[in-house]
Amino acid sequence: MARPKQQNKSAGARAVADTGVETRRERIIEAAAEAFMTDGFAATTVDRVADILGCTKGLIYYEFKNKTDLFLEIHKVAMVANFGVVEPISQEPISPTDRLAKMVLAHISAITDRLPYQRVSVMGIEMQLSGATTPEQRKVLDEIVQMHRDYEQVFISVLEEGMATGEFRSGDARRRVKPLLGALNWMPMWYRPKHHGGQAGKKAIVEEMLGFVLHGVARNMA
Amino acid sequence: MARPKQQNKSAGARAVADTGVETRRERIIEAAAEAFMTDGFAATTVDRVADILGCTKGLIYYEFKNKTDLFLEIHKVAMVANFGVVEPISQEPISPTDRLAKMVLAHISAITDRLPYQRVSVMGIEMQLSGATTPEQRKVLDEIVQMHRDYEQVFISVLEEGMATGEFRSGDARRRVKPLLGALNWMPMWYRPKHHGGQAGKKAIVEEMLGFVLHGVARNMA
DNA sequence: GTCTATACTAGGATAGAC
DNA sequence: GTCTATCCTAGTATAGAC
Repeated sequence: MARPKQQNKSAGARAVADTGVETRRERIIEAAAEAFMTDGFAATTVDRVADILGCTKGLIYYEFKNKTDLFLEIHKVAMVANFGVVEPISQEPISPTDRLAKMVLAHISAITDRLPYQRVSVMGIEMQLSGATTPEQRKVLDEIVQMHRDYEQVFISVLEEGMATGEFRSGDARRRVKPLLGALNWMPMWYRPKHHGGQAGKKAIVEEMLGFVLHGVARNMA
Repeated sequence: MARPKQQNKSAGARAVADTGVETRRERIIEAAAEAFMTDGFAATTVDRVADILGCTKGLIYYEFKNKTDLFLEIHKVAMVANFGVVEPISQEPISPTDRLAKMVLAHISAITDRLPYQRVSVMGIEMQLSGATTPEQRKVLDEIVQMHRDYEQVFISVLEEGMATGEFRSGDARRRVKPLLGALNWMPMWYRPKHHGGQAGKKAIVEEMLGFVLHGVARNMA
């Protein structure tokens, strides 16, 4: 159980798994994501997070001021990870259709790679915190909400461009992005790697999902 | 802190049953849906539900054995309502495309008509109850899960039929139904009547959503 | 730096008044 | 049938041992 104790002072909200080296802080976040995923914010006890991690809650309170801060951190990590992989793709000099396809695949990968985080992220923040936030936390919350907006905007831009080039059928991109992201974001609610045939099953699922959204935005057929 | 104890008999026109007459039990359910919608299961206090209703929690415990039973009841009401409007449509002797379109519109109406219920329904049950259920409650829970499966099956059947007639592009209906229902079920997460331009805005939204899912299942274009 | 022990409080549930 | 008063558990957070 004893591990080297490298501090990650910046803490920011970097993707946890990217470096193979996990700080203690990151391991706490990971355990918490696991717990929040199954029980939601209010029903998750700090004791339970400590259990998953194999320590006592004293340690968690040593690293995080309180449960809310821990919860917010997870949301941040999830959004930063998604944005980090999808946004660069949105800049690539390829057709809107190809770009959207790559973005969708990246988004799906982000979901399946880090299911606990994504499930927590999808559950909704405000709903769970129910106003019991300090001004400080409120600020972080607003930041996260803004990240969600930015993320949506990336997709809206591609939709608009595709409508302009005529690849996508015309319409209201701000409205159309909702069912599009809905189709994708719903995935953490039902996808269970074990129950969906592992790697092979996943491939078939991704194919159906991609096909659905690409047709969903495509031009009218005859 | 004294809690106001006036009766609130109007409670909005969203009656639980279609009778227009609300029993006390129904009014409790409605108030609870409102509360659970914003705060989730664990963070909602029975006191809060009582506040919304304008009574004390004694009354709620007089009608319901506990908070969990009340929560389960809401899920049941939501699913029964959806199934009740959508399933009959799935039997109509019209083309799969037309049928799916009608079902989608009915589903969207069910969502917007009873937003609180639907949001609660969408939040996920197991997640929120986190295993703290009696055998009795477990039975009700299983019933609700089964209703969800049945509901999904209704859509799968139409998809399969449409694939058979060649109206929809071929594929795996059990997989394709996921992004389809995702596009729809995501709606309670973002739709706020006030922020989306009332009746006119709603019409435009419904149009985009319907277009998206119908194209999503449609045949390949050239 | 991590754990143990504990204070403090919110809130589910109930008994009994009216 | 509805409310008031209260019990009691669960769980956040902290102080202090090691």
